[in-house]
Amino acid sequence: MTETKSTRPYKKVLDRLRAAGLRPTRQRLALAKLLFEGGDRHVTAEILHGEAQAASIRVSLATVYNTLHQFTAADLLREIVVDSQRSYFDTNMSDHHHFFHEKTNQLMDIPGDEIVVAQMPPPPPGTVVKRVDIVVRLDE
Amino acid sequence: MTETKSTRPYKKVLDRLRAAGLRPTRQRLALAKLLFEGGDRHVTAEILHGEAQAASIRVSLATVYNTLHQFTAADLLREIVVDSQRSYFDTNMSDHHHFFHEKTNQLMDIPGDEIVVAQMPPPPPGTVVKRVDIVVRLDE
DNA sequence: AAGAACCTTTTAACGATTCTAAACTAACTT
DNA sequence: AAGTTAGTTTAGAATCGTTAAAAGGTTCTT
Repeated sequence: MTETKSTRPYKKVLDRLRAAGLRPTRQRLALAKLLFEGGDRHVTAEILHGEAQAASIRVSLATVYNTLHQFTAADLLREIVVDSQRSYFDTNMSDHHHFFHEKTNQLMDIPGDEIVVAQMPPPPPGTVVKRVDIVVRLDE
Repeated sequence: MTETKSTRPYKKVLDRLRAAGLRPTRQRLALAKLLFEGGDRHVTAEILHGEAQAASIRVSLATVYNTLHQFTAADLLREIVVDSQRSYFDTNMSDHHHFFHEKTNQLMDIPGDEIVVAQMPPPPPGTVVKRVDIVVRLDE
């Protein structure tokens, strides 16, 4: 049962990459493991790179950036815009929103069912709503 | 009536600066004029700097940045986070939200009364909601 | 008009991100 | 298994938006 985890530690993550059409390279596997086996996470490229180093995974920062973007394009991650100076990536792909504590740079998920948008204007002609992002900015 | 505009073109803007406790310098007056006399606007530092140049106002980019931040601190402007690589400033200080067209980098206001958030979770203990930002991302 | 406080400018620096070109590697072919 | 090829990674340089420091200029108060 947990056999899958111990005897084939990369199986799950490998399947995800294959399913996304991404070649399962050493570094993609390692980063995917860090990202997807720790529950819902919010990371910046710097943070993930730091974690990789800490885990003795040799990966360049450029590859971390590439990988985050490829994963995002493959719908394995979602980019969150809360800070105009830094990009955060979220492993939680379900419908949800965010609390953002500006002093501490902490991001927290708000489950989709805890925010209800009752009314919304139609998108301008010729456009389509891609996503609605709600950021509740916290203070104190 | 429109006399105010033609005979004392800086009167309105001057009063706003004074009210905010900002010295009405040449460049602040000029930038304020560009910002506040064109209806609701969304600008980046680059854009505003470009407009100033086009209007033959000699202002350095650093001053544009300083001014945008000072105006924001003085509640004459509001910073909007829609792009993790660029800061936008909004002259519309009323309660409202935004459409953001990612291909064209176009920002459009959504009046506050056109979006209704019916339900929202309480902020985590020890924090207070500073603002709720809703960005409707458009495509196509 | 003088002094003090404040503002603007230039230039250098910064952090985050992307680019480049070369080295590498996974996957396919034989 | 070796060779080929296309895709990937790398280090380092380059770029972008933004901020900082230092020097000089402006505005306000008197």
